[in-house]
Amino acid sequence: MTSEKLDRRKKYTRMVLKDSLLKLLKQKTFSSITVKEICELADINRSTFYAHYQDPFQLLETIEDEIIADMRKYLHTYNLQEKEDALRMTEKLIQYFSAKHEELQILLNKSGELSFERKVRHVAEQFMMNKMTSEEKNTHLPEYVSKFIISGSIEVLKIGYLRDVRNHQKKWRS
Amino acid sequence: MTSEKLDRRKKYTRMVLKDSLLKLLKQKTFSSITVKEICELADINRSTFYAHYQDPFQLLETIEDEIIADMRKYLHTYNLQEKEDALRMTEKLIQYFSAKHEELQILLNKSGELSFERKVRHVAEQFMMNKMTSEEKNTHLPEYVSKFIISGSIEVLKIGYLRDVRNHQKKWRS
DNA sequence: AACTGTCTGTTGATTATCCAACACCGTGTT
DNA sequence: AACACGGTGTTGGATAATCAACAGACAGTT
Repeated sequence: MTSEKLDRRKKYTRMVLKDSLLKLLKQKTFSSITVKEICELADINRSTFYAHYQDPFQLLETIEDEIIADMRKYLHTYNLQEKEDALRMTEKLIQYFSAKHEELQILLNKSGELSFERKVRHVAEQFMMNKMTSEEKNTHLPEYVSKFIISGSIEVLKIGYLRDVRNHQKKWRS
Repeated sequence: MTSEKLDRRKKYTRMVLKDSLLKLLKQKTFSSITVKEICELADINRSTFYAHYQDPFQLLETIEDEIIADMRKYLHTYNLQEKEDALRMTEKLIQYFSAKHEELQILLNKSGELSFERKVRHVAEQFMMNKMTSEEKNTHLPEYVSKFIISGSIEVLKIGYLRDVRNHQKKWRS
């Protein structure tokens, strides 16, 4: 942990730049987005952009990395409990997807680059497989189940219906 | 017009400070609000506050003055048309109240100080009386009517139902 | 009365952002 | 080919905001 001491100004600048890029990604393809555009939307001077990021791609990478780190952290807190069953783990996973559906949906859909999707799948899989007993691991069944659940969640998330899923969640649990 | 050249940073700082004060006024009385509190909510250094305003009261005054100026400007554009009838003028007035109901409601209700309310009434009255013919003015009737309408609007606004009024506006016009 | 904690108003040194300007490049126009 | 246009990446000086620190005022505790 290189403890970056973050000035309020830096924090604000980076935040609005990230927000701007995400907003723009809703509307147009990544490669069509210009530095100038990002800065105008963020109301930040263009030279300030270059003080933080080399180019839009590096900004995008930063956003992705932060989401991955956040996801890892979130899931890790629930990893501590011993031997949760698959259903509860799935629930946690979907809760996270649901909470961050706005960003995740955008990032997963910016077709072309699917490295982000790979990373998400990887973290999710680690989480699901983590607490299996070694005997369970010998049968490859849990692996298939994990992959199945994760793929399903991600594809649904991409389409954008996950919010509805969350809304109906209570009903299902009865 | 002392043409204030406004740096983006100044604009942002002042904006968040104003927003913060308004948010706090929703929750507590003006005199119980501290500079520190405003700055923490705005995420602005306290010393920066003093670079812009002497104290919370001056900040409040600024907010009020800007609303008054904005209101005057808005109504002025509709003042240009000749001889609009009272009904249409009233409509414009209420439209403005409705558009700004969030701020207006807060500012009008911070009981104690009613100087702001006086200013609002004054601007509104000017607007209503402005286009009366001199014969009309001789009878004091329009004066009473204006006062009546304005008082009514303001009181309704204070209670917070004006949004509902706007929502039902279309029905009334039929 | 001494003590504690909190807000105040101000300061000086440091850092971040702004702005305007620049040369460069690629694309499209005439 | 010459040209205008718009985005790029970079610079230097001006300006604004940050942070940390300070002494003073005040209210509540012990």
